[in-house]
Amino acid sequence: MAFEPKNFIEAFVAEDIGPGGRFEGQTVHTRFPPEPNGYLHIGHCKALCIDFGTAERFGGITNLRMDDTNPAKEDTEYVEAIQEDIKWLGFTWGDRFFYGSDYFDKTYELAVSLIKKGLAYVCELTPEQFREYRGDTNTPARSPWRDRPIEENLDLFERMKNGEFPEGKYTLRAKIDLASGNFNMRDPVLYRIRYIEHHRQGTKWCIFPMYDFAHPIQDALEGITHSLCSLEYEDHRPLYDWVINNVDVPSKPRQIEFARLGINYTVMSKRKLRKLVEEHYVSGWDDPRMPTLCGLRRRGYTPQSIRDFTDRIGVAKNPSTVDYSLLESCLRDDLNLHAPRRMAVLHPVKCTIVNYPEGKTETVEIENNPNDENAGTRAVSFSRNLYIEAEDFMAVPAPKYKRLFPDGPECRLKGAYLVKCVGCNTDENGSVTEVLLEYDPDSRGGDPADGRKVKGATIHWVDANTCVDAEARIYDYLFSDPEPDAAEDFLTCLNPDSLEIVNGIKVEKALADAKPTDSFQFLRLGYFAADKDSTPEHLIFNRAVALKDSFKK
RNA sequence: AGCGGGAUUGUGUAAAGGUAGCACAGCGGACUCUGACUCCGUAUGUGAGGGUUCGAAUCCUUCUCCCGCUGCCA
Repeated sequence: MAFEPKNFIEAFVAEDIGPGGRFEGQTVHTRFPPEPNGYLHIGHCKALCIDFGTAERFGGITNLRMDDTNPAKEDTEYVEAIQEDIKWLGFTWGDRFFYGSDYFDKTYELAVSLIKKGLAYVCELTPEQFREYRGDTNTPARSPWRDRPIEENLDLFERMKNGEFPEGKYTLRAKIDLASGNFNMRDPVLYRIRYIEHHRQGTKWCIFPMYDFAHPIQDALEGITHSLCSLEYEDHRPLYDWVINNVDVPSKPRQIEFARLGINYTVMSKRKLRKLVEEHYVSGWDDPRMPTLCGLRRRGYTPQSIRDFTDRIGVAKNPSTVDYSLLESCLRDDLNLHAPRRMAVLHPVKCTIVNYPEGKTETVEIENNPNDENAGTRAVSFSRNLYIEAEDFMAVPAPKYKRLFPDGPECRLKGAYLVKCVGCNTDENGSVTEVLLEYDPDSRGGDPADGRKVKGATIHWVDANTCVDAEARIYDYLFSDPEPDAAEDFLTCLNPDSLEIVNGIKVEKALADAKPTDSFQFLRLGYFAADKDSTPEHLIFNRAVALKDSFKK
């Protein structure tokens, strides 16, 4: 059977390894090259899934490589976080874990070879002059040092490496084309001087290769066949190819670009996310409102849901902004299949079953997940005094309302009994303080003895005698503006209602066993994840996704 | 401005000259021990003009609009 490419990248790759292709018969080899200067977010996930996913589809392999050529921004803290997040998503790199900085010796050697070929030179323009000399669209750049003799270049470059010059004094530049319409080709800088301690190399180096020089070399050295990256590198492809073609490396990888991910109501810029963290607009990189993987994890997103998401958004070159609702839908799909069900009431209202014996307590068995017969059941205590969700009762019913109201339809208390509302008590302000129910003793387990049809809805409840008080943290979008990234100042788009803390919620006792990051589904309330801060006495929940429809008027 | 990309319904994404499909979102309904899920139904699309062709989202042409780059960042 023929291979069916899922997207244009797979089509290219298939062609490349096919008969007469650039990599005919070779194993597909990709790489995921995060810069360890921040936490991975959902946008990286797209690249991650494309890099690992494409290789997987062709039975190939993927390297994980820390792209750490700029010591100014990188830190070891991030290296571990990145690995942990990738593992969490379920991708493996075996022993193929690398640092770009591990190739500094080789990269230096190749730079020297370029000088020897007359294809690179040491330039002593100051950064200001450099900008000035760059020219514009009609004017070619000027570069007074490009004809420096090779011997002098070799000497200067070595002395740059030896730390004889201050930062910014010299750069190594490629000799390509000062008149190119593509400014990346106007003798781009290959090496710059930086006296900053590198997180892995320490002070061994004071010159560091630029991305444009280092990346193609790293790819080639690792035998990468397909170097997949986002659209903003399209302009750099000629330079990528130039490096590959002019330096002695064992292979010639192909760079293919795709559109990066945008999601509405979401900021994806690492710089901006860092600002949110550092200026305490959020509690940290793992704040549940953050689009980081660790944030999404705390918010209850499952690895499967995120991978499903990256699968469903597809791959193309059209700059796109995906609806957040698609991500939510992916989560719902996964949780609906796998998440255990529990009962909780966010806005409890007392509820008394008037014909149920006082002081009596019984236990009902309720299935943990109707979609999963292996999920088992749990025992939930039941008595005369319950709490139900305030919105499950209306003194005066709205049209089509099929929950509890005086003289309303028979409703089912989930897993317990059929009940009818016989009235309510109110306080002096007229708000409901207690809902009065009458139950049918012959309907234990929720099934009426005579098999009659239940007209009303199924109501969730907790036993007032055994339930646990908890606090709920309910997270909404961090931004109220669908496109905060487009705003002049994205902070003005922060949603003041993004975090709601609800005290005094009542949850069934079984929830006290919740482990951090466990995800649950709650009847009619939505999906929650147990937060990492949760304790049995003081549960905290994140609502990941509200159920799609609550009752509409 | 130059260089490089892009334009298919509200949002993404398919359709390599032959019925414009899928998913999410929307709307209407059925079902349900979650007003969820599921199921059924429904509206909305090829940026504009010209050309080639029996036939064009697809090929040619003119135009329009959008995005990225123009760091000693990646």
